[in-house]
Amino acid sequence: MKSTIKDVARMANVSISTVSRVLNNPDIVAKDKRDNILDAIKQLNYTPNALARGLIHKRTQTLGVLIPDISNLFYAELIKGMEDAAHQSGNNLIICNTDNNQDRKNSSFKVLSEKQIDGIVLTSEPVYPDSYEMFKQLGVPIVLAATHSLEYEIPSVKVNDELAAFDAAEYLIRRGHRQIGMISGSMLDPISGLPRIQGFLRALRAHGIDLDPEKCIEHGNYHFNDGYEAMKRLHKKFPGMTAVFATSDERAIGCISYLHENKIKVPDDISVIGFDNTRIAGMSFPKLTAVAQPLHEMGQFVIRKLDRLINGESLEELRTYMAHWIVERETVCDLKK
Amino acid sequence: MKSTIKDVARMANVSISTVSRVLNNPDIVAKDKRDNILDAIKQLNYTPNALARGLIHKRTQTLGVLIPDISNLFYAELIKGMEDAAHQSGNNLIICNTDNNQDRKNSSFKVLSEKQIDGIVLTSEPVYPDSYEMFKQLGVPIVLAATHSLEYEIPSVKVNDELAAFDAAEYLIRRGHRQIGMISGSMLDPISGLPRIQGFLRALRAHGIDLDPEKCIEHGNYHFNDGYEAMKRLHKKFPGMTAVFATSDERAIGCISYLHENKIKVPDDISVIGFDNTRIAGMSFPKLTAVAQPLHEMGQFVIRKLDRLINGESLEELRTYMAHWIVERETVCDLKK
DNA sequence: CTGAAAGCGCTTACAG
DNA sequence: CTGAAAGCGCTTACAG
Repeated sequence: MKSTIKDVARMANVSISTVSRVLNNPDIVAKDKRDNILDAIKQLNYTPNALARGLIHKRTQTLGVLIPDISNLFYAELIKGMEDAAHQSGNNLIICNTDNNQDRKNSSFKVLSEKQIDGIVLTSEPVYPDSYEMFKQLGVPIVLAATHSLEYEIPSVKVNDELAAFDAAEYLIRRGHRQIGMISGSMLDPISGLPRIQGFLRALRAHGIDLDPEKCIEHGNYHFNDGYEAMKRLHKKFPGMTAVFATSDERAIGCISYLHENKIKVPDDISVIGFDNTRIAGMSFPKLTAVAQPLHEMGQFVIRKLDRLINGESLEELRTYMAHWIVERETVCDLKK
Repeated sequence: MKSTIKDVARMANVSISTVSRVLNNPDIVAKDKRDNILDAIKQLNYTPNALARGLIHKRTQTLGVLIPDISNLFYAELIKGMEDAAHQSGNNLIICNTDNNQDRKNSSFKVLSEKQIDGIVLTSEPVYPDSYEMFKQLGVPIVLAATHSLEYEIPSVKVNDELAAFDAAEYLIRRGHRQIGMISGSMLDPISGLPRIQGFLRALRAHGIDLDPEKCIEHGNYHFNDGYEAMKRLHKKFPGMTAVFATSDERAIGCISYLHENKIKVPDDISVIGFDNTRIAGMSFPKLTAVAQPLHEMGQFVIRKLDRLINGESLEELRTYMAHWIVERETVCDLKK
């Protein structure tokens, strides 16, 4: 059985108040008693019960994290950053995989609320009015990771997706490409779908490239296969293409796989640029050039922001947009005339 | 502010005992009161405080998981399985990233103990005598994932590494290869190092292949770069090699990367087989043939086993060895004479 | 400097 | 069927 503060008090011949004091404010108790108590603690292998403490302090040092899919490298790297920062600030993370399933999301919210977590981080999803209601009822600080809300005043940390896409497209253009395709998420996705498409199209316009969005953009999900299939469709409808911007690393690698299979050389025939720069970007063949998001840092920043909120400190900024950059590897080359 | 059982009792004009009853044993309270209480609960958006409950029941429905590196796909997929099973059994997971750092491991143990988790899962590491002492002091059930202990009676779930390596090697041999190299972890790693080497060598012996371990085995860490570097060394010291067994997918892909760079064709010049069959195996070029571990199922099984232990149920078996298999893709071919 | 008491939000015998 | 009381393991004024 786990020993309690009573056991320690008994062994050290003091009241539990005194034991509690050496735990929380040691200097205030007489040295001899303190030493006895410390001794008893050691002997009994006593460790304070965080439930009892939490009940009193209304603080559990536990944070909830809602994630669509932990087995996705993007989230795995993000979580790693969160874990590191949480550990530094003495917090633990309860990670709830939601599988993008509303029921599971609701039940996670409920349990996290019951467990009296001090704060919560939501990833990727847009904030709809009804989720906003849930947040308010939770009654704890919340911060958004890899998403944001323009309608509500919710702290967030992400990259500027429109700009990142703009930069990716412009990078290709600077390398001489004009017939540029895009493999993107859904237009209906207001976070990482539409903004990236807008950034892409803005870059084309800025450089006087007149391409029909219907022709140069294909949509698909985030995974390898989605990239593969999207590239198949794109290649059919846009044969003149010399470069393609795929808005996730996996998609980009799926797209390269299609090109390999069809004996189309990367980057000689078609250049490819990805998005995220997760670890797999460095493992593909050829190695993927990609727009990088600082995933680990984003994760850390999110937790620091949340911690500040929990401690009642103010935020320097509500919505943080972290810098992205381009990691040049081997899948983009200058367009040969 | 969050409402408590008192608020509900006040609003419904009953004692808190009665409120507690409708929460835990609704049939026992009179219908009219019950309805009133249910109403009050809804209106106040009341949700019971799990800390208070945990204090009484000595059960938190929270499990601790110690993981060396969540950003590693192997663990990410394993955790996904754990999360799914935990959700099914009404548990939450507190995941502690240990970075293979002893201090961080110790502090995680301490916090998990304070938070009164109901059970804990340890991944990958061998169980040393002093860690065993820590386990006992924790006083909660523990199960090992992707590792096991032959010295101690600790439940575990993993694959049979020796046999899996044997099968991998034999698979290559059946395809006509005899000059087979291995890229392995350390001999000093009793879990996924030595046993795999033993399995590999046993297969060679079984088929009358006489190869000097010093010559055909190279060691390195788990990552892409380690695989790359190990392959460089291996290729130098074992030029006749026609196939190589790399004991992680990342290593295998790093090794393929080295071969690409040196214009050595995979699989025509050298066949490669990996280990784990994480999602990246299907994304490499060529697609990686690999020994598969049922990571998701392992994760689920670990949690189910832990849950059973927590509920005082008995286990059918202490050490579970799950079946592995080989996923044939594109990196192994028959040896041409 | 230290102890007794109240209280955090619940559950569960014990009476009635 | 229901309420008052004790108790889970702590912390924190309040006295002394």
